[in-house]
Amino acid sequence: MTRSNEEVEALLREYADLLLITGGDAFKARAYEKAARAIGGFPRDVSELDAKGLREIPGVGKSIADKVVEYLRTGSVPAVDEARAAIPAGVRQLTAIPALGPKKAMVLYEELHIASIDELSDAIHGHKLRDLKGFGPKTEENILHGIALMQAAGDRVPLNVAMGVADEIVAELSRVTGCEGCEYAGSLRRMKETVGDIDILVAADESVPFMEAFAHLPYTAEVIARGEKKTSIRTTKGLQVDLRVLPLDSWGAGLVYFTGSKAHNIRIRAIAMRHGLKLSEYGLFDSRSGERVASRSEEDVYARLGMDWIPPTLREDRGEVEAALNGHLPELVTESDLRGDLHTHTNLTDGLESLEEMIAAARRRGYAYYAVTDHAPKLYMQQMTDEKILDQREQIRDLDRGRRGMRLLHGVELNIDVQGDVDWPDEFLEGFDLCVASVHTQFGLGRDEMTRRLLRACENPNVNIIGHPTTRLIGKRPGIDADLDAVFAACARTGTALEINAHPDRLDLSDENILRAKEHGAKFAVDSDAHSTLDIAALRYGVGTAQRGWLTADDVINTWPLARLRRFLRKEGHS
DNA sequence: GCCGTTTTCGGCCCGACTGTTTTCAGTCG
Repeated sequence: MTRSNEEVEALLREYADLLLITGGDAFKARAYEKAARAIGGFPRDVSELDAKGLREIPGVGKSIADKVVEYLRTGSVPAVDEARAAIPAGVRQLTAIPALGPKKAMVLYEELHIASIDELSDAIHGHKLRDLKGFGPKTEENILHGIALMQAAGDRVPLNVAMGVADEIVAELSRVTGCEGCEYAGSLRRMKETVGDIDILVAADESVPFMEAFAHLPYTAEVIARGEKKTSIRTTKGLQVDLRVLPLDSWGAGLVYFTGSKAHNIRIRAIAMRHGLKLSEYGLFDSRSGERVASRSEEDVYARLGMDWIPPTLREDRGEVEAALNGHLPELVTESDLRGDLHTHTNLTDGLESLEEMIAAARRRGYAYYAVTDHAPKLYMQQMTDEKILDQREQIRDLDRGRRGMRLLHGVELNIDVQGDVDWPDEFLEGFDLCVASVHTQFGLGRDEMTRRLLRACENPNVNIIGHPTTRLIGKRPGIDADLDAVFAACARTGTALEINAHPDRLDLSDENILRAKEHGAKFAVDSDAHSTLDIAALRYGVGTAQRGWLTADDVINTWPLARLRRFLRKEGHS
């Protein structure tokens, strides 16, 4: 089943949005948002809790606890149903457009009866918004831009959403009698940042039981196609999932074929042809005799083509075929190479959990070191002060003292202002073990100014990592406009690492930017940017992205032993 | 609606930026 925490979170968020759209008490809406976030990041399954247990979650009081219990028991909450009845679902969708919030959405609905993105688009092109109070030409332009951005993302879903569904389906189908292998393939296996549909492969002699089980999964909303070799469903969340069952002796060939990418497959099929072979999802065959020469495992297939096995994250036809033919594939960084996390938050700022809880979770992962980097004062809403962060440092030093195993680092996530300066002067920054510095404001700055801004941050002797360097939000906000090559070169020169922020909405730097930055000789930090203990596990998406950027462990500073990391943080050997 | 070294009311994450106004509302981080 889908995780009930996520469903409850979605319900409470929806209610909060509806309250805001209808002009309800903003503080009440915020209370629901806060509770939604707390439940979404709560490390235990809320369906196991009663009202009393729920109220122990920070931000959840009597009213919300009762609603959650009601929802878990009956699947609906009267107050939410009433709000839904008052406002068409399309109106809430409008608020997902960047630059369009609840107030403007409500005006559009009340004045023009606009209740969908398509209707809004038509109204703008028909110049219907001009006469509305608070709307002008610039607003129209911003809304259209926001819509274009959303449509560019299309029906693709974030990597973590697809992974969650795929992991569950694989677990489910692996339990079916006769299963000799089950794995997800496609862009998900290649760890692309967004996924259009999910491909699942099963190895078995008899396909019927799998097709049957698949069509009756609890979150199957619709069976799109059903056959002997392939069945397609749509989940309740609208995601298409294809299942293919193949015999065990075609497993490797099937996995290669369905993992793709298309460009990669075209390249290796051409190589097969040159060897007098033919490659399909059923195997590698001799063109003349039709005899199957390899198919059982991916390694067999690649080996018969004279190539090393290529990790799925590299299969984009970006030179991996040549490298595999020459035996020059990189030894990619893996999740188990990571010795620590260098960008994390606690509830001192916008994290959900305490310092102790975050540290305990990190310790369970077996890290050698762990950095706490809460927000700095200029992200005003977090209300950080000198005193608060120095108190936190004392706590961290106390917790670190005399402990064996994981070491604690005290850091901060600074804000890079328009000039490229950060929150504190050098003498204060020197007290931190490391500083992450990120852009959180003024995303629309011109290219030259933006470049200067980032270069100045890189040249700050106390800045060690540029956090989420382009600040993009996948499907929501484009990255900033800057001369990234100049920034990457500056990072390499000054010993400033570029972050690969593993949050699935960011994955920033992206694979292509990583490839460019590596050319400049820059180093990287794969960080979770965790705001809860659950987020710490999102590191796998950062590692996937790093692999797609061809990174080895040596490229990633948080795979290094602490002593080497500390030398890097002191910028030894850099200008 | 939640919460309380100010406990049953009265605060609540604050400030900048943008585009629209002609003094400010809406949106965002």
